[in-house]
Amino acid sequence: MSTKTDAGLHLTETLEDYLEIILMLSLQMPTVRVRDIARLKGVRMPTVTWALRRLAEKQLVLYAAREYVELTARGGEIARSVAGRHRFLSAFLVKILGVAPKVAEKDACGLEHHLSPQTLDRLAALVEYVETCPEVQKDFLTRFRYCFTQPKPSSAACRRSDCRTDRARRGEDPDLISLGTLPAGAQGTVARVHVSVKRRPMLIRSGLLPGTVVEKVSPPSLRRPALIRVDGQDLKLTAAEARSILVARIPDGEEKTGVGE
Amino acid sequence: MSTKTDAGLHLTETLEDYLEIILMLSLQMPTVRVRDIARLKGVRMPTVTWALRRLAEKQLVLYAAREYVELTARGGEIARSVAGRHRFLSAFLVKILGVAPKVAEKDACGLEHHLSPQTLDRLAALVEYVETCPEVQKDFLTRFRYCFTQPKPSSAACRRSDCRTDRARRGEDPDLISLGTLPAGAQGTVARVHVSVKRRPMLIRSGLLPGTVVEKVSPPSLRRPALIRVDGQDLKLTAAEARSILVARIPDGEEKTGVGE
DNA sequence: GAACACTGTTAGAGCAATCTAACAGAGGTT
DNA sequence: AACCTCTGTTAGATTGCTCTAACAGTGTTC
Repeated sequence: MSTKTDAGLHLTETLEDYLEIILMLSLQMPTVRVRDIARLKGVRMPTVTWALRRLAEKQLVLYAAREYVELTARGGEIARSVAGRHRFLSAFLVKILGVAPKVAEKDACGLEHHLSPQTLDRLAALVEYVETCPEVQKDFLTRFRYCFTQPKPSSAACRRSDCRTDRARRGEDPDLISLGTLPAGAQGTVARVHVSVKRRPMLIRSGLLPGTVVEKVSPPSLRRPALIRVDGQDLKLTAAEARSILVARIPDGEEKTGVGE
Repeated sequence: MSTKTDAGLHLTETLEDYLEIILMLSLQMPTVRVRDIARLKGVRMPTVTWALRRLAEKQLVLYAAREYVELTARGGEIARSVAGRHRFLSAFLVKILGVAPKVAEKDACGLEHHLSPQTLDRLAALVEYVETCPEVQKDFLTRFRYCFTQPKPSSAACRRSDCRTDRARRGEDPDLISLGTLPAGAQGTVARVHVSVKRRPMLIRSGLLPGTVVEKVSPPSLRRPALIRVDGQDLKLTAAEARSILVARIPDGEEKTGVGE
């Protein structure tokens, strides 16, 4: 069904948004009015008029000036698919990742237009997996929250725990070492940023994401911070921070630039 | 550092892309040329000239007509942050979700501009968690791949397995029932779309994502498909499909529309 | 040193999406 | 009936990003 008319249909993000909004309104009220669309989208009415004419041209809505708006079959299909992605993403962010609902809502708006069907499928699979498979489900999320919501990383519980992060911090993991003990000149890929919940976002934003290739430039000395090279630029870390960041060491002679070809 | 100049700096996605590209090129070659930027971005040279002037105005690149391009400190900071998000996202999609590298690369381009710092932090935390915590790590990803890469959902292994999905299909889970046995008129939220890998994306795209509220309209009969209402529209499912979709039943009297307020 | 090839800029156009200002119906008040 | 308010449209301007066409340097080659 609906194979022929799809041909030259390149829908912009904006127009997809309008479709989604029209669907949501049509489920909430008997008739969809320009006023409401404008309010929900945060634009002025003439902008909505403009959008409706574009959508009508593409046969996605039934629209005649001063009449009520209705989605066509094809328009409804697209709208439902966008709305579904939105709802799913928002739920994923809140329920799995633990993002604040308001932030999640906003992010979902931005992300929903950029997920390929394959990625969406795999992400849905992940959610199904953690929610229905017993061997992970029993405390997957609980543990996740526990590990990443503690204000202080090195609580007593961690100190004697069997968690790989904690073993690594005690020097017991052969593959993972802290940035503090990585020798100058050596490289590693970030595995765990084990600092306080407050500091995390700052470091994350400077590029210390899992998988990032970093190079130890110089160790922290008496009152000088450690220098770490990330993406060709030096970053300063306190001794405590360096100790709390775990990396998988890359053997010398396999240096990477951190940028794909 | 860099607090004052940020004030009125609203960088568009496009300009962020240019910064990222300039960074990547500057790590690969001694001097960055307009030609290369244009090729990598897939646009014509005059477009690059235009972008460079915008970026120079905002003090993010050093650029004089016909000279080589260089990132300023601030420009480099932004570029590294975007590139970091990109690399991380792409790795997440490929290594955790198992998305095809080419698709992941493309999706990462679209997603990288829409992640709030909080979401990025939480997503990074998830990756750190599944990669460094032993109780999940030992076969979290292996099992995930196993459950969601089997061409046929009801393999022999599944039939006697302890997986919640399989127990539910055998009617042994009190909270999860299949769409096949959900009575007409009742509602549920999708928990698991347990069909072949090939069919999944199709159903996912029609809105059968985990968490979606569905209503059973009519059961499948002799040669008529089951009717399921999703987002206010009816969807047809074969009897086999209906049996393979598991939902958490919503008690009557708590009906939901599937759309947020 | 004249011709050619390559890189990059200027000029001018076009599309998507937004805005403001002004106008046009439709309904209810007085 | 005249007026007011609310909703929606038309007209015209603006911004961001892209294009093509034409022009301008900078070498290389014969």
